[in-house]
Amino acid sequence: MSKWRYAGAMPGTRSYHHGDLRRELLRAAVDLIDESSAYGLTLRELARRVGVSHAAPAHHFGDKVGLLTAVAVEGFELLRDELVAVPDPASDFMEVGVAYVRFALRHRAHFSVMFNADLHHPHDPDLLEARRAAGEALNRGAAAAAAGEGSSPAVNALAAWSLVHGFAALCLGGNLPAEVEDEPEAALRSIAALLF
Amino acid sequence: MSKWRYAGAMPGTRSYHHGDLRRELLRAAVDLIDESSAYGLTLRELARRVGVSHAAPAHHFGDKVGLLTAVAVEGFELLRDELVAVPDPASDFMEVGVAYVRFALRHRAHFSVMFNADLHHPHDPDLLEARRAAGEALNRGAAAAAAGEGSSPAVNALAAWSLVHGFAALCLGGNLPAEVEDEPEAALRSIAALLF
DNA sequence: CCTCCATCTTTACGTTGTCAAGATTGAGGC
DNA sequence: GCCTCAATCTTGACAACGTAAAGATGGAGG
Repeated sequence: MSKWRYAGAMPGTRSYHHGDLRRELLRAAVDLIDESSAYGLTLRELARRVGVSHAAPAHHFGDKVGLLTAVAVEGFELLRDELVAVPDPASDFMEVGVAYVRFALRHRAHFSVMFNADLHHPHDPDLLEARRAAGEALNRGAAAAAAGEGSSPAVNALAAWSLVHGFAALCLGGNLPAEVEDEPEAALRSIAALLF
Repeated sequence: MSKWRYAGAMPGTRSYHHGDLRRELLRAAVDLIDESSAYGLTLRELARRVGVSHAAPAHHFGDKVGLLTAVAVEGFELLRDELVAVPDPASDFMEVGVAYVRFALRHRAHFSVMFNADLHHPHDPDLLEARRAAGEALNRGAAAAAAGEGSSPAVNALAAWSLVHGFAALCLGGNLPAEVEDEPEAALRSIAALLF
């Protein structure tokens, strides 16, 4: 039996080797971003939370930006999972848009890092691949469903993405009136109905 | 004749009192954000650029966040100016959306700070007023012009704002294909035509 | 059992934001 | 014309941060 604990296993038992530090750092980083923001995130505070030395995070992520890049990658993977879970995207693309906004509102820490280019290494291969896969899941059916049959699929998809992304960003930024922010999903369905 | 120089006046002559430091700090701050990002902005580097002591900015803006708040206020005022310059918004709302996106692309430093709630004091009265005025200019005609006459003006305006804001945000984030980012205005007109 | 190396710690350094105290000077009252 | 005042800017100091280098630890494979 190994002495070093996995996440949550053998509480109280701590050894030199943590066992699953990378995953736990990512989890704690998301918590910290939720509590303040990506700007307020601090590698030393993060290390304090997890109970390791202040230089431990740098070993796993190289950099503060590297940590945020990993958060963004995780976010794109989560987004992709939620988008592909939508039953019948081609004939009911509205639900894909709803899933997109729901993801943004439920994972605001991830979302804010994912779409802030200044917060991660822009050419990181993992990031590029995760973003590509999420974009593929989003476009799965987006091209087919849109207002005008006369417009090209690419234009339809871009319009749909812009609409749901803009709504999510404005909502997260606190720029929308209270009645919209109270029931964002209903408001989204109203405006999406104008497009689809 | 006063010895202390206004911005650009009497080059080489520097006295204790700068004369127009606040404005010059704002200008240099926007330059710095353009060169790197709001994250990369540093009060000390800003002071170095302008040629004052490292604590001078804090005297005018109180805080680093206060400086960014002032940048956001200036941005909302600029945005409002560009929106009200659109000739006939009620009958040609598409041009208001184009002006919105054009502002975002031409003033990306301002834009990124304006819509990042973590970057400024959210309850600053100047910020609230400037944002309200800009929103008023945006809604001027947005309610009237939209796809379905059966939908409410508020829904129309929200849809239009979401579309143009989402497009601008995605474009600035580098999330769109190259052909779109090369000619953003043409792409915007294509997707906006689906809504208006 | 012994060595290797990934993992984590320790130490150190330069930079930053912020505060408090001091210096400078234009402006207004006498 | 002088003198005080308050706004403006500087200086000095301090804790916290990111990052790099070097050292300690211990599981894994031979």
